[in-house]
Formats: sequence, C-alpha cells, structure tokens
Amino acid sequence: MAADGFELQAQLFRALSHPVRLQILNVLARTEACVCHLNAALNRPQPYVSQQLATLREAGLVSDRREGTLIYYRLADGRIAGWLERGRELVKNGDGNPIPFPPAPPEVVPHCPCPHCQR
Amino acid sequence: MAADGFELQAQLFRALSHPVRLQILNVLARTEACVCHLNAALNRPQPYVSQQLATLREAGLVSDRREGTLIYYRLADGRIAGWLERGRELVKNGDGNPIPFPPAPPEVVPHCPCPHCQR
DNA sequence: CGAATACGTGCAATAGTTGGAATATGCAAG
DNA sequence: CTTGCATATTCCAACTATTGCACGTATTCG
Repeated sequence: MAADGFELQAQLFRALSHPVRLQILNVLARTEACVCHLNAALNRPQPYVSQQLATLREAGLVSDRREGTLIYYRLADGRIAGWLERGRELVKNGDGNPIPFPPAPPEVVPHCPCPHCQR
Repeated sequence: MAADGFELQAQLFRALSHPVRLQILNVLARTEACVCHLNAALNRPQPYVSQQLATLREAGLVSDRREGTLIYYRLADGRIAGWLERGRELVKNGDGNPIPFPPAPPEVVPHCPCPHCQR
C-alpha cells in the first residue's frame, strides 16, 4: 500500500520488460486484436498469450472487450504506442547502435479463425 | 547474439523496472552527480547504489566520468529525461488516477562531501 | 612507501519471474 | 443440459533478480 510514484512507475516498466509482451503491444499498436489472433500472429500457445495479456491488463496497459466468444484487446491509452515508439530510439545494441527491430506482423494471419482474418 | 529488437527493448525496460534506479535517474535528470551524492540523496548504502548504477550503466542509460577520486554519473542520452517524464503520465494508481510522485531531492544534500554540496 | 577516501565487485540468502501443461470458465448452438 | 470453441487460471520446476555485507581496487596525499 506504500506505493509511491517510483514504485508504481517501476511496476509499469516491469510489465514492459518482456519481449513477448512488447510484441503483443506492437501488434495492438496498429489495431485491436482477439486472443486467437495474437495466438496465431506470435505463434505461441494460447494459455501463454493469455498469461502475458493478464500481466498487461493488471498493469493498465491494455483493456478488453467481449464480443460473443471472442475477447478483443486494445491499448488502454492512446499515448502508449507513440511513447513506446520513442522508447525504441533509446535502445542501443551493445557496441554499435543499429536496432534490428523485426517487422510488425501482417494484419491478416493464416489459420486465424477471427473475423478479421477470415475474409 | 540472438537479441532482436524486442529483446533489447525488454532489457532496457528491465533496467528501469526498479524504484531505486528510477530515483537515481530522477536525480540525474537535473544534474550529473557523483556516487557519494546519490548515496547521501537516497540514503542508501554506497555499495547498493553502486550496484544499481552498474545495472543502469550496462543498460546504456547512464555514463560516467572520473574526476580525481570522484566518479560523476549522468544520463547517457539527452532524450531520456523527457521520455521518462512522459512515461509518468501513463502510470495509473489502482482505482483512481492521481500519481503521488515524491518531490525531487534537493540539489544540495547535507553530509555529502562532494564539491557540489560543500560550498 | 603507507594511509585515507571514493567506488566497485563477489557472495549468499531470499524473493520474484518464466513458461509449459493441465485444468477451469464463459458463451453460443443444438 | 450437453457439446464445442475461445479464453482464463492454476500449478510447478527452472531460472533470474534483489539486497545486505565483506572485501577488492583506484586515486590522492603525506
């Protein structure tokens, strides 16, 4: 309960200190997505994706919306995407500085059953 | 070696996911400081401060400069302070939203032997 | 040289994170 | 109510971080 600002800010950063969670946020930066979409886009087991989403949700970074059996996730705050993007500029690569960021995954993912991919 | 951008970015966030390290960066955001100054300003044992500084140094967030027996630390990149400041706007406090950030420590700290405080 | 001061490092006990597997829940259709 | 699908939670072993403390290193001064 004695959580001062630094402790809260540290909790936010802890939620961000995981490559798969950053990958998820990278997908959500362009569009909301259901769990099955992230499951297919990241090629990770569904319970694993759900766990990371729970961490992001508890940190207040994403929010969710149910639509039938699907649950769509999106960034909780419009400023998050731009802030993360600016954070990338600060990443250094050991000796040199070029930052090998993988391309964002395609918006339509094969074998994803969600309405957004089935068209 | 198989460190993609997300892994590197996660390492950056991991270095930031600690309240004492955030406190150190908060001091360094206004001025460079020697270890003994941080030691006094944060009221933490010197080896403990050194360890946190080592973590920040390995993450590329701070750089250091020796001057006699003192070692001065500063933010490694001018954009870091502003980016951290903007990150605070995203911190939510459980239910409500007000963010109780402690005030920045004073520039001159009692019992600090560094030239900046002895005047 | 030796002593004093400012920092850094190594170690060990404790605590927290990770990621896979099994299982549980919640909704819709039949 | 049962089945089936989408998603969530729980459990657990391996791994990693935290933090206090003793000791090591580097620089200056006498």
